[in-house]
Amino acid sequence: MATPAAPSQAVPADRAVSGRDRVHASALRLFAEFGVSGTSLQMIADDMGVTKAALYYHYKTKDELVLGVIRPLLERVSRTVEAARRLRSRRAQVEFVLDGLVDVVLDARRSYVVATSDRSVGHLLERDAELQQMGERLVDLLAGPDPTAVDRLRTILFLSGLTGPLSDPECTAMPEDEFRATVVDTGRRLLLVRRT
Amino acid sequence: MATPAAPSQAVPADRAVSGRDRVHASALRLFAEFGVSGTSLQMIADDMGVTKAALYYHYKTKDELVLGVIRPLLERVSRTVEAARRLRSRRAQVEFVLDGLVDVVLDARRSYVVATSDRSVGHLLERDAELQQMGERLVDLLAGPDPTAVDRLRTILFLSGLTGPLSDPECTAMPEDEFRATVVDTGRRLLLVRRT
DNA sequence: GTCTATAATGCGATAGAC
DNA sequence: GTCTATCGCATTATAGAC
Repeated sequence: MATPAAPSQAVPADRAVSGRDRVHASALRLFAEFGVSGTSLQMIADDMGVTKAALYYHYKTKDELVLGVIRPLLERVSRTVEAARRLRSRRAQVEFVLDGLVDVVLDARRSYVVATSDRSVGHLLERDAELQQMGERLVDLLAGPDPTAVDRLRTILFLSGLTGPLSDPECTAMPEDEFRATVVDTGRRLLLVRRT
Repeated sequence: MATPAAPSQAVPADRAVSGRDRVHASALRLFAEFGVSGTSLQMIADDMGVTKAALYYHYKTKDELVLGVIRPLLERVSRTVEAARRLRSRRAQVEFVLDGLVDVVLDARRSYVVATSDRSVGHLLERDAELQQMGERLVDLLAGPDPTAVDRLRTILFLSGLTGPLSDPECTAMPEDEFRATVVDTGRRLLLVRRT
């Protein structure tokens, strides 16, 4: 979207990783451990083995760097929600989003934790209507049509609750299949509740 | 525990609030909004209408201030868990802790969010074995005896998930009774699952 | 219990060479 | 794409007066 003439937005996997990708990797690791405000550009530069000034070639400000790290996750979730919208039954929609969400979460656990629970990211998103909407649409789809406050509470509890297991050593040590199955099952239990 | 000759550790409610309590109130509000690392002593001082130096009369370092703000919550949760331990059935224990937890969470929402989701607090607790144990015991009791990784995942998802609704405007606008009932019901749904 | 003043360090950000 | 060097400012923390 901003990278000029790049063949793909995602990590090339084949060609050598771009400088930006290396910045993302270091920044994300540190953001997840120390929080965005607790991570200085110096720490990121040291982690990459370059100087602070080199970061400014890739991003004009720290805020843009943070958004650059978080945006791919939000866009991926957004695409999953859009695809789910085209399914007929609510049940199928929820299952589709749950599966997609676990995918995202499993190979981008750090971004998920940072994006959903860091206060600095929260404030940045408040100033970007488009990115904020992506999160809202996820909640709206999972909460169902004409959601009550109770539906919304269960949905938000589930989504924010994902960050706990992602940071817990015993949970991250689980076999991936078991982790996936448990999360999806828990999601069903919370989201597919018969209305009273 | 540290305050000399103070009649009570909790807020007096009758006598004028102590200086420490005023520090806690300002700090907590700002920690919840900007995160611990995103909150400077200057911001806290400005919020209280005093100078930065005045804070150092109450706490020697920022780290001690943070722990001073968080400790009352952890001790309260710890007492609830201890009381629950003396009940016979698992069902009664879980119900007791759920009720107590919602109490704590409702009148100290900000501390709960800060204590459970701020990375700076996480690192501080890592260096205080006693405080860290309080959190672990809560997880242990709710996860049940000889918990599987699945039990633990559900428990942690629930506990960390509470922070979402606490920060969501629509959820906090719910009548307290409804909020309480929904959280307790969700907790039952996640924690009292028949083993397979 | 709060103030002014200040020390020492780290921060985000910029300029210009290579 | 990365470097050195630097600017201006905010940060935690201390010393000493009131």
